[in-house]
Amino acid sequence: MMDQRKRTILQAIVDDYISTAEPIGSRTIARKHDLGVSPATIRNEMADLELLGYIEQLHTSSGRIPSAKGYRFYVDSLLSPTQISEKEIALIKNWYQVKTRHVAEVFQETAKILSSMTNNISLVLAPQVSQCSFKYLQFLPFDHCRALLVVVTNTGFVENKVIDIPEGTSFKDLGYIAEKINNRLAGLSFDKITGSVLKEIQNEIVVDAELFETAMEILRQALVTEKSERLYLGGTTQLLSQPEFKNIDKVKSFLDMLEEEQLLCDILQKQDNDGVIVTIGGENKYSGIKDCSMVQATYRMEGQVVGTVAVLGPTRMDYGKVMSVLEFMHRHLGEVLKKYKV
Amino acid sequence: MMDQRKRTILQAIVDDYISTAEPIGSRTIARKHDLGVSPATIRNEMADLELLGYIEQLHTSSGRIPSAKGYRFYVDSLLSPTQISEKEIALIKNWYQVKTRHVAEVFQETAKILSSMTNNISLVLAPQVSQCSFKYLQFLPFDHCRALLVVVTNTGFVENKVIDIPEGTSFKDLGYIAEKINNRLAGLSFDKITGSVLKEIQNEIVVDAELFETAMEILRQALVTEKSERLYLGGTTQLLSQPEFKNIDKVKSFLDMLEEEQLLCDILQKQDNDGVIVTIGGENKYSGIKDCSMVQATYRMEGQVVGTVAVLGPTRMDYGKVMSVLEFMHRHLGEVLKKYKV
DNA sequence: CATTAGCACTCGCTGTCGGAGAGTGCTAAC
DNA sequence: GTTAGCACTCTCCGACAGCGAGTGCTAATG
Repeated sequence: MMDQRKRTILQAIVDDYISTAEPIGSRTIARKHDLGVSPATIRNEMADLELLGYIEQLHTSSGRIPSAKGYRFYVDSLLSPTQISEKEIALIKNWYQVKTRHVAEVFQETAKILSSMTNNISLVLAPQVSQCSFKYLQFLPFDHCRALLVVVTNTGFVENKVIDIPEGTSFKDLGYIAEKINNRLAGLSFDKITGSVLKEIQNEIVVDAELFETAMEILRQALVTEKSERLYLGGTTQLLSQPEFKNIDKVKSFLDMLEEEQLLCDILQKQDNDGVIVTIGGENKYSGIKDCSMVQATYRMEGQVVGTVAVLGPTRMDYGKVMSVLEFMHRHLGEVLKKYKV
Repeated sequence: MMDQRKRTILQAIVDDYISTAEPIGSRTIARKHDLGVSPATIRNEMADLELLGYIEQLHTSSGRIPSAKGYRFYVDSLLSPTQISEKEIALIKNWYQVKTRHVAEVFQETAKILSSMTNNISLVLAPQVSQCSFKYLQFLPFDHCRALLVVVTNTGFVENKVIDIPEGTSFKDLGYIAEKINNRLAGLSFDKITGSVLKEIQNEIVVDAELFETAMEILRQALVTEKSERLYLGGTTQLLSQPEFKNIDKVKSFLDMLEEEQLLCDILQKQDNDGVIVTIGGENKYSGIKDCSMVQATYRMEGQVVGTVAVLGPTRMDYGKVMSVLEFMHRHLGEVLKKYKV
């Protein structure tokens, strides 16, 4: 059914459409790819491919464009896995070295790298809070009525905030509280830090209930923050360069969608298999991106999958390039993160 | 020359054009604003206004739109200063309270508030490094071969980074180095921290030259960072809602411009008078925004001007609203920042 | 003398029409 | 099975006409 020639023609159509965004005609294929057959023959094959559902026409007498099924076949059967070049790898590594100072920036820069290399929107999902554990907190001096509270997690996230301290609390008191909290919570994963554990500590501490309340409040806030800041976006302006988004209203509604973090987190598929997966057009469960494709990959820390990186764009995207870049991140991001891991 | 009726008509044209973005004809003015004269009379007045340069036509037989000079007159002579409502003030204050944990977020949120209230792009320039002074640095434990270095400035900026520490350096050594550095640098403004001062400290320290080098390197980096992160942008997607930016290429080139931080910093005028200033169309020195207007205001800390907030949009912007919001920030931002000031 | 009604004129916008161009499907010949 | 030829379809583009909004000018008016 799908003989070699059909495969070649389908590949030609997908490749061409990816790079030009224009429907492809039989003549164009005959001219660009030297198949040794005439346009008429190609037309016959194209009619078959259309019947099989791999390509479609926008209207009678237009050229053909790949259908979702066509892209799927292309990704599964026509694309040979490639790796990004040594040069690009060196570039990326250098980029990380120069641009990142704390772990949050690693995710931000990862998003930037992904979008600039693929000319598409990128999504980076940082490890979940429930997979981090508390390391320690510490008060640093600020002035007589305020202190700087620093909370550190085992993944290297550092959260700080200036807090008011109740009048009459000495710096020594703060140290005492910090010590108590650290003793009890160190190494505990954040989803284990519940009300009852906190109560326990509270009973141990005699100095100042109000201050303790404050500290706990900050800790809670730090957790919430980390939760909401889990998603990093990159390359939203790339949309504008793509003919699919010539219509400004489309751009607008798409950008509005990108503001809804929760939605985006949901869109990223729970993936069991540990590698790069591609979701094409209607395969996406959210209808807002039904004419888009998403390529996503997990990354690991210490052998365990902790987060996801993804690239989102029109179905007409350079799957080969995108997949190879994500494959690289899949393998290397954990290594970059190790630098910040405790 | 500019009698009362002309002023009323000009005001009607500007108000109308600001809200509809359509050229205004004499009939429309007669209908909407009850001037008690016929369209023909208004036409005569409009011909005068055009001669005087306050309004212009896109082509014969189109309605009139305000010229840059017209907007200028409107801002200087027709607009009565207004303040934002109590309700809005309460909203903003609450917003700051809920959303900001460290000083960097104050600037970020200020940009968001400005753009959402004015439906335009906002720029917030944080205080210059040269106007901050070093407060202290401190090493926090991380693991056996790394430490967390925290640098605090008197404006409440907290910079942290995980650094490798040379083998064999004890945590006590780190404390010693921190103490030496803090003793020498505390209170010094950053532009005073030069090579010679650092040399001085280096001579005092005997423990480990390499470690000291590292610490200094971090300090330098922290300074550089703060410099480049001085500018906060908000509401870039607001562009898309405005008819002036229906053309997608225009949007693109504008967004590209916004990426160039240095350029944006330059565009913000050095302003001597301490208040809200308006730059309209061609009055802007950079030609890339010659059909835009910018409203900017300074803000103070302890009586001294330390930074600028601004709103950037098409010349057809709601000057009244924008000016009142910036006027508010001019008066209140310093107060919000005080919370973080040492 | 300012104001206004009337009128001819201009110009952008919209819809229609026809021709050019790209591409197809079908048929008949190779 | 492959291909040349051909009729057909559909989009795109420029030309053209009619409509509507708006103007400037003129002459009449209170």
